[in-house]
Amino acid sequence: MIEISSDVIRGYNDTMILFILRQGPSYGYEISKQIKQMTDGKYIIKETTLYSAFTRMEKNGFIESFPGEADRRTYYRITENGLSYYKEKCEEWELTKEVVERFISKSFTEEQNGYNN
Amino acid sequence: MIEISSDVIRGYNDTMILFILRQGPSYGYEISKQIKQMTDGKYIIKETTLYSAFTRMEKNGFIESFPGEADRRTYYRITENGLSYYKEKCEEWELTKEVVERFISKSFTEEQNGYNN
DNA sequence: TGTCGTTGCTACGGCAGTCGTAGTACGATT
DNA sequence: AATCGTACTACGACTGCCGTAGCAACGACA
Repeated sequence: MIEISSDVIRGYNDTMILFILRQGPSYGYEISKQIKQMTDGKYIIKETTLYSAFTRMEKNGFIESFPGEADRRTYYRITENGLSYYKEKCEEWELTKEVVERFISKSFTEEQNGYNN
Repeated sequence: MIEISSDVIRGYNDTMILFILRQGPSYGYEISKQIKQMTDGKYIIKETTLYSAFTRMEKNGFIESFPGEADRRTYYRITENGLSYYKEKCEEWELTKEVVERFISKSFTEEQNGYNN
């Protein structure tokens, strides 16, 4: 079973979180469930990774926290800076993808039948 | 100017090096030039990153070193284990790409004109 | 002959993000 | 009363990237 290496995802956890927060404020547990659901369980973000991302991004001004009104949760909303950052990461992703793909042999990927080498 | 984040590339430097070594033995400086050339200068691997990758991959049994016959260089060749590892990384990449893309808004990428939001 | 630029490499240490482990606390369920 | 799910926080280890520095051989150029 192939798993996603955390080295690759490193630096894109923030992007995933921001993607979800673009749809409206949310909190840790729900975001983690959404990531799991959106990836069909292929990627499950670790709790500590998630919460340390919150701290980092709040410090960087990408998100803002506020307490839930009817519950104990800490909610987060995306800021203008966070939106800009998200946008940059999207552009960066396209570039990165293009670059990495030049070093990937398509014959090894699942879509192929393996007859070409 | 958008640059490739080293966080994303982290863990794929090895893959890039192995891709080049699949074509035959090579050494540090030449590999770095090939990476630069293959990416049209979009990605330039740092010297220390490259040489520490050699050390790590040799320790892991993915590559083997041998001295050049007519020069002072240290050459590397890919091993069977290295080939397997490279293959795994290719498969992993496809999965990762698919996962990350679900969190990327296409409207922000360069191919688009920006009219859709 | 001296110096400069390129090649080819090693050593050291800092940094940042991920993640394992652990612990707390509350509410609902059994 | 105990267990499970929810909702966090704290701490510290680990890994890979990279800045800085240094060294040595070689060719070109003046």
